[in-house]
Amino acid sequence: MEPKIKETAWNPEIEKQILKQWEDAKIYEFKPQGEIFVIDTPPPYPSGRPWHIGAAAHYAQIDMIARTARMTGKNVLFPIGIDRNGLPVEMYTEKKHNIRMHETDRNEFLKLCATALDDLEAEMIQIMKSLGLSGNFSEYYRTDSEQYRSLTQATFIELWKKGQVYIANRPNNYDWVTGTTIADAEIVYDEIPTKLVYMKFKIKDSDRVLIIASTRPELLCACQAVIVNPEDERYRDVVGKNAQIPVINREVQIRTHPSAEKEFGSGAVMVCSYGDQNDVALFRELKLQEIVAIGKNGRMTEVAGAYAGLKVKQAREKIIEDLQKQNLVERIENINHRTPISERSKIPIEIIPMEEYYLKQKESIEKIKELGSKIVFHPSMHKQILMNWLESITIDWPISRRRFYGTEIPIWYCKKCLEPHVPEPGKYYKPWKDPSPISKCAKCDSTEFVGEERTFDTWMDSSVSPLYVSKYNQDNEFFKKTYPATIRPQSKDIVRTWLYYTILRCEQITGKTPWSDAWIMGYGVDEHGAKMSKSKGNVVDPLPVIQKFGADTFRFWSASEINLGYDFRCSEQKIETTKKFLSKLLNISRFLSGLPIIKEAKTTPTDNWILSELDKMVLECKKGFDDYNFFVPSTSIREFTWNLFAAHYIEMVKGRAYSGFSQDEQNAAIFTLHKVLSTLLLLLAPITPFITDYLWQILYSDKTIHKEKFPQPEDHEDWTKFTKPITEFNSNVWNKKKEQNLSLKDTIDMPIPEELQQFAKDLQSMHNLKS
RNA sequence: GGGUUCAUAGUCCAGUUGGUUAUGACGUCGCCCUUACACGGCGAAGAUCCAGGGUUCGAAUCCCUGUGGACCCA
Repeated sequence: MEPKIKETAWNPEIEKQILKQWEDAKIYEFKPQGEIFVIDTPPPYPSGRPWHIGAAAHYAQIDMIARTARMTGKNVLFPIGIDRNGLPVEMYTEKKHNIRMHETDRNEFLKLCATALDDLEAEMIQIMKSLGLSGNFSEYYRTDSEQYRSLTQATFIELWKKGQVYIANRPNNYDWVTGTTIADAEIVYDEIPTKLVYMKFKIKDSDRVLIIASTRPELLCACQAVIVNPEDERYRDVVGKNAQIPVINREVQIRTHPSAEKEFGSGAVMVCSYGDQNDVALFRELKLQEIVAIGKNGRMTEVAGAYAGLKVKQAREKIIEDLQKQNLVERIENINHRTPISERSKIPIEIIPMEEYYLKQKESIEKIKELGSKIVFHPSMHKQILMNWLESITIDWPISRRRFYGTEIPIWYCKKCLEPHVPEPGKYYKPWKDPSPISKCAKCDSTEFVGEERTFDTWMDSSVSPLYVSKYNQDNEFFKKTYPATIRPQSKDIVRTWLYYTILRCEQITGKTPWSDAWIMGYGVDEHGAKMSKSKGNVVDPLPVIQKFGADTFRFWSASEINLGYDFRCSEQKIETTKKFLSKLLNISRFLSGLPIIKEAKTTPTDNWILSELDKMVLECKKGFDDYNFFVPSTSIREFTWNLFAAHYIEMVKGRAYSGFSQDEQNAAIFTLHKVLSTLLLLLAPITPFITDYLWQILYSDKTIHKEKFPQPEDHEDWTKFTKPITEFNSNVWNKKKEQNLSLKDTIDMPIPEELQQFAKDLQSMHNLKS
């Protein structure tokens, strides 16, 4: 019989035809019936080119989750979304067009961002499709769509009405040149030469003088405490006393705090609002009253007295002069100081108290701990990231941002009494340009309103993704069936943000956990283990790799390289060598495609041996699939296929399958060969969906493999104790032939060990042993 | 400074509740076209299981201390 498969190597071009077949037949369509499995797919963010190869590997694995669930008979909702809100696209757009957001017309700027996102998004969608993702592309969602943003706003309005939102005045990073609060992500650090001034503080009721070193003497007027390390012997006797601030002549208490380093400067530190983030933490911890010394214009405020109105730098120079005149300076050192700089304006940022909106979270923490403890984490060790984070939350969540490309905060203020009003939920509101939907102020009856200009922190959008995919507030029937979702796949660096915020928001709105399982993946690093970054130039573009080697190769590499939860290395060479396994699989199938299909047979000892090894492997794979850890099935399948099935079993029964044995014996071999191969194909189907479907349809069915179910272990008698003797005997024969310079087909005289007598006929035929 | 995590051949990785000779792959080096496959087969070399201590009849595995790396938070 001629083999039905002609080619001897896997050709990734075939994937395109298979992809088309799947699309035409809509085989992955979700039906909200039976057992339902919902994936809260992470919507990727198009932040620049190229997309990260680690992300592509990540999505390949999420698809394996979907396919695994289908192979166990579930109806799978696998939405595809794109996250389009937030800072990165704004920065990308500013750079691309060489403009500044706050100096550009808002409508105009939003248009430019949307265009940039469209381009980047198209590439990501192309990659996801070519990877064979079985998600719902026909209605993929965007977090900046009218529908999505109206959900973000509606959930905010709901929480507002429940009293979960409040306004507070707290320190923020501020860039006074561009006039905006900035996120930590926009801060860069630079070593800037500056003066470290050693100032003399008189101590009350003592003749000692305390020396305090600071790079920010202009903040003396905002000083509210002096701290020393509790273990610092030098200052033990002055703790609790008051120190007099030089020039300003106000008194503050000397206290202890472990953050004062004995070795830095004199060991005593002044705490001012706000020199740096440590000051912010100290003010909060020591409950100090803040003094706002720097205004939003970047100049000193009235509290600075003689220095009011001066720019920070000028005030610093002037106060140093004054300190020196009054002999209050011990000495001045010129140092390089690591200074936080605004990435865009390149000036040092200031920390200034600003009014922002906050969402309450502190009071939900106990509830979230309880929900979190019920969520099954894969791998379980990463639950700790969430639990530790819950322990360390100290303030509520600041949710307002002075940005453009985000969901608008749906609030209008009464022009007269400034009372904030929220509109009815259900629509998408743009208060910065829309007319007010509120007709009369609830407080003063005024009819004039002004819209809020700020947007939400992007996590406000992302954190309702499970509600969005379950059609919360849109389709109640659907929502009931699909919420809570089954699984949240995501990477481990955003457990504290995306995972946590999602539990918080969904709990606040539905009272339930958003999913029963969380699946946490590590990062893709380069082949030397270093993080990929554009500045290092070690970023690998996934698209050409996928085009060159094919999706299945890429997917099998992803499965066999990534141990769930750990970082993984991305090297093209490793991906390339993975391809060989697919060719091996193809060639095994090629051999079997020349043999008839036998449905039933009386198996021989050799067949029983491989079938019991197969059972063992099926069980092993099941463990991996149950935990959505594809490293386990992919490596055990590869080892079984290559090192046992192909190397030993096929060689042993090849002769029997061709001829020279009884009909029963021949049938048993052919039956077993097909049994093993078909099982392998089914197990591999979620990992390498293309080649398995291709081979399945040539060999076993006119229907797709992706409607089949996983094979189960068949409880064969355990013959695995023969594995070692068999492989060792084979090895011995091969070695002996090599020693004697014989070809493998030459005849040789080797005794078969007693324990292997029941395999004698196959072994004899395999090695051409003299009987 | 706090936390998470890792450390096994030149490289990557496995090692389930402690139990013979530590798994597999890549790479290297030899030999071989053998009626599925040279994108293959067979073979060889290559490991103080990070260091020190402890528990044990027995430790890569459990405990302690230390060192080094990665990441997160401050």
